[in-house]
Amino acid sequence: MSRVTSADVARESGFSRTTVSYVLNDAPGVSISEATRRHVLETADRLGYTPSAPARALRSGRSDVVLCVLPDWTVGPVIDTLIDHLTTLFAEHGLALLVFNDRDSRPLTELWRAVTPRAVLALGPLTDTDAAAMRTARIPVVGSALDEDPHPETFAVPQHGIAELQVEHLAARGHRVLAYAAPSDERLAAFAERRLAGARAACRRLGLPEPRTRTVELEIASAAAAVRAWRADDSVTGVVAYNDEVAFAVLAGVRAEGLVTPDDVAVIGVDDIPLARLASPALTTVWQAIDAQAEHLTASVLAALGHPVPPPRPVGELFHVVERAST
Amino acid sequence: MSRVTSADVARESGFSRTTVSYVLNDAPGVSISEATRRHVLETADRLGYTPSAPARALRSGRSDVVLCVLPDWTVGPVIDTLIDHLTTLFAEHGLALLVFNDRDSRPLTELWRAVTPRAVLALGPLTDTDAAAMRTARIPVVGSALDEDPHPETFAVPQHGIAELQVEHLAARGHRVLAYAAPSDERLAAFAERRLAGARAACRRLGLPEPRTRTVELEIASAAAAVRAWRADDSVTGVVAYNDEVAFAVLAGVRAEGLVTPDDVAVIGVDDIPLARLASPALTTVWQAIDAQAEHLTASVLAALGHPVPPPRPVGELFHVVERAST
DNA sequence: CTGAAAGCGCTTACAG
DNA sequence: CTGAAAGCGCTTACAG
Repeated sequence: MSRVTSADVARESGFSRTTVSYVLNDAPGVSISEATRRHVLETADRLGYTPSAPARALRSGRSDVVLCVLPDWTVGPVIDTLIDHLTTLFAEHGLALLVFNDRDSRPLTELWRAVTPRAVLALGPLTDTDAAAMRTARIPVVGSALDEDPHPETFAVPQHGIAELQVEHLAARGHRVLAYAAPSDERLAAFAERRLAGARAACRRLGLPEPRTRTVELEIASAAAAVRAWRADDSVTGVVAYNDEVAFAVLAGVRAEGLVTPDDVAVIGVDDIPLARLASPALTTVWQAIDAQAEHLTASVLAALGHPVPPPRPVGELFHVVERAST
Repeated sequence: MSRVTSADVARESGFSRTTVSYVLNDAPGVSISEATRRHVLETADRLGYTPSAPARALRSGRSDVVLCVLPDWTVGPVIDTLIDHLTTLFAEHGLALLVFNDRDSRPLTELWRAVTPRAVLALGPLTDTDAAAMRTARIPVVGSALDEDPHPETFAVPQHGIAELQVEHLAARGHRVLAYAAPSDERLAAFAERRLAGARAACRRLGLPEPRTRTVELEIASAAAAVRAWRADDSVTGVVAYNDEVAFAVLAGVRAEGLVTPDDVAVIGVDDIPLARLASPALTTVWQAIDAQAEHLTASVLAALGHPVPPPRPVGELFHVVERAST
């Protein structure tokens, strides 16, 4: 009672394995009589035939899986949404997106060897070893949205642009002395750095003093301390938060200090998570066009695979401020 | 310049493919001279040899991948944590966990056929078709934590127990008239139902009136309307929220109605998401032992694969209340 | 300790 | 339109 193979279908239907294969794969350039086709299909169905993926992969030298390697960061709702979009988009091209959470504990190498993906979409940095090994195995690797020097076809979200938007928003509201609330999670450092750089640049451009930067943990005490310091030393009135979670902490810190948002301290986040509108007060934040990001990422991978990809529609708006009560 | 095969290693090292294979796989019960072993290994390394997973899978009839099918629910931080634990645990057994976001749009069938996983861990319900097909393909499927009638070895989180804990907590605080804030997301309905049933049972047991149930969207207006109705019709003083997100909405609704938490309305959530402690006021919630859940799920899969699994350590505490200011 | 050979399931030139 | 055959890369009895 072992697995049903195409040979079984051939035997059972009375045709050759060649014919069966032609029918099953809708082989181009081969004409099969309708009766034959139907008979084969019916037999395959009746037998419960399932093609063997490994055999197929061995034969063709390729699988239909795109491996998405998730870096070690806290996976937030934004990434979830991104993956969702990616899965759908790849599916439209007959490719299945598989997600792997990269952690130090387990070697990525073994995994992608076991899966032999058609391509790898690395949303975070890869080990040099892994990258080299993939190159050797001739698996196209499309870099993260963080790459400083992306392949020409890779799409990178301009992290600095996000922070610039935040600064501009606060400046337009009349805030002159700004603070930057950085995340404490080291895994976010790479992103935070780039965003902070964007904030700095925007301040410079707008003639504002350098933003006061402090790491804010997701705890009231930490946030309160930061708020206290910002107010005492520099009379900060606007806080640019790394993301909505950090912004929530800052809001809590402001409250804890007996201050009021936005009157005493305005706060702006990034991501527009579902809870943002439920914050007290409702959180102003930067919305990101995740779908567009997904589209470009997908296009990059397809291009790397040599698919004829229609040029992705112009990027257009990648993010914009969602104004709420916190600024 | 195609791929390096074990045959290449054999040719290059001057040994037979058999010997090479023995060395490369540390074949048990075969002794190879140290010199030979070293030479083969060195050659493989020098050539950059990578075993072909499809060939291996075809040969052995099995892959080293466990496919985790994520249902259509909003993936929250809790699931992320769970997957993280699962990935690590499976890795310890030489299995790679791959996550697939199930969506209506794309057939699961094609995917697991392409991956030929050793086992499937379905965190949500599967189509009958898929389930049947997997059975035919002899891929063990371990059911979700939601199964009403799980396999004996499957571990199910008692959803109702979570709500019971919530009700007990509020009752202990003197609340008599409780409300249940259900999520609006239909994909959560299955969970919500079970939790609501638990809340009902607990109320009955404690001699409290049936909890007033309302669906609360993640918007202030919706939550405010619910709070208004609860207060007006039934003078509800305690709200059991489906999860922390819904609890955030209720908190916002209470504020919007000019009421105060916990004096006018107490609120308790589920999950203890990072933002819970940053709510205004800090949210009382139910913490879940995700690691224990992951352990049991992993053990279920390994058992289904016939691995000699040590009996999982006793479940112990699966969840407990984290007391904060909202109750 | 090592080699020659079979076979996992599939697809695809190559002949009919 | 269909069949016999080769070969993708690997592992493992089976003989030496």
